[in-house]
Amino acid sequence: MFPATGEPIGHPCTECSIRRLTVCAALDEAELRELANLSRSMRFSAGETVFAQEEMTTSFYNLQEGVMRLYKLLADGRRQIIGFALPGDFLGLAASSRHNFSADAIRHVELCQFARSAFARFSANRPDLLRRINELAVRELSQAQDHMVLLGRRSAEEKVATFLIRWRQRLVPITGPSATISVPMSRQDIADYLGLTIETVSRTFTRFERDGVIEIISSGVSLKDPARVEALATT
Amino acid sequence: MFPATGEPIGHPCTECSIRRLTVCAALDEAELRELANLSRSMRFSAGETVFAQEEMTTSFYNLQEGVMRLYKLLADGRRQIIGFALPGDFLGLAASSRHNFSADAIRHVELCQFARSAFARFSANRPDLLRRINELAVRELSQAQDHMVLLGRRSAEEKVATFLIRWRQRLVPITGPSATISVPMSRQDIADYLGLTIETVSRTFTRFERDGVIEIISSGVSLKDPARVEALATT
DNA sequence: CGGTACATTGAGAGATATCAACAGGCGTGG
DNA sequence: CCACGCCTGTTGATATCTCTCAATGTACCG
Repeated sequence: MFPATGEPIGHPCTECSIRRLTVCAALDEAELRELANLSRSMRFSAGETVFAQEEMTTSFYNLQEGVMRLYKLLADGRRQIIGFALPGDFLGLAASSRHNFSADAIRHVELCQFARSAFARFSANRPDLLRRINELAVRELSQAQDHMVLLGRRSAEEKVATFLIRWRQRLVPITGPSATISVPMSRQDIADYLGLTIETVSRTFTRFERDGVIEIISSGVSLKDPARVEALATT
Repeated sequence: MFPATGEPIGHPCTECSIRRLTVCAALDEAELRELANLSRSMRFSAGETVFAQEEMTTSFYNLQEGVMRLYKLLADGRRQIIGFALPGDFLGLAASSRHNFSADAIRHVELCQFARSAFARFSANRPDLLRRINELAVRELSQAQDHMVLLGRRSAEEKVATFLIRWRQRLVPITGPSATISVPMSRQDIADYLGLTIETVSRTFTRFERDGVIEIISSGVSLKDPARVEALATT
């Protein structure tokens, strides 16, 4: 039933460094120990798929480490990335018994896996945990709504600038504030996230660099003029 | 505290015809009676705003009757409609203490209003209700994800066809299945929902009609060739 | 050193936006 | 009851942004 890569988690949940970011923030120490018994640690390397659209939802996951892309494919191969997952994100919520989207590791990833039924039993009479899951789901929904505005009503330039600003913001709880942003996803991933083509994304990055608002560095971007980027995002 | 239009609800919740669609489906009769004491009935006429982006979230709402548009505005007036609400929908979930979006009545609307704090107290120790809210939030999220694909990766023609198919599907629980679809929202609303301009929406409707796949009727559309519309939506 | 995947750059095409005019329905008021 | 004005929707002509197609450049890895 469990993938071959499953193994008992390497450290107690009470030691988990990102616990406060996760669904587990709602649990006390005794509950954490109980939950630890239901979970396994899993690792995936860059490019591997953790679960795919239309697959049965057998598990929930807490992302511990790494970055994932969450995406939907159309029959003809067009892809829309609906979000990127970072440590602390809870994956596997679905409206039906099948996944609504696929999830790949962008770089090496570590996850806590919970069997769906066991987790459901565990959460059944824990209103605090249910409220916490709710909170995370509503936060996701809110991000999705912001992204709809971006996709439907913003120009390419605004899309890229907004992406940079929001991505930087999302990294703050993980890596702290910084003008240098790690951008682990490819140009194609960014394009599929923003509803653009890879060429338009590339051109826009280049233009921003030529205008002196960013500097493109290996695997990331440095904001030379954060205020200008914010202005481009707000317009 | 309550808006002037508030009034005790006119019928007992146990008689509510759309209860099974709402958050209340998780409650038994005693709970329904208790909840009824926390709620007020509100009415709004076409064009009125029930709550606006950035306003404090003081209430939750169950939509009883009518259709609403949920939207976000950019500073320069561009608008993205993030969804339409139908009877049974639960409104007011927010990631912060302020609304993420605005909500207008498209036509005459009736709502059950609950004060946020009273509802929170009521739900606090009711895992069934919390799970039900979760279920509705996850369903919303799933719809939002589908809509992101539409906004980011579909052509104008696909967008309009997909809109018709999905809107018809959403009306099924309310009005039953039919090839004639009530379209209470304006062309501008549809455009702002699909990330298009009103002219493009109008032209696409006209083209569909000229091609014999739909017929435009007053306040709605009749699908003359539903299979063709589905094909246009799927492509 | 060569291959492969990813990214950049350029030229041209095309889908949708923009700008503008017109039509139809509906309520209001003369 | 009819005329007018307003609002919404439709249609046309043109502009423009982004896509498409193609070539080139670059970094990493065997």
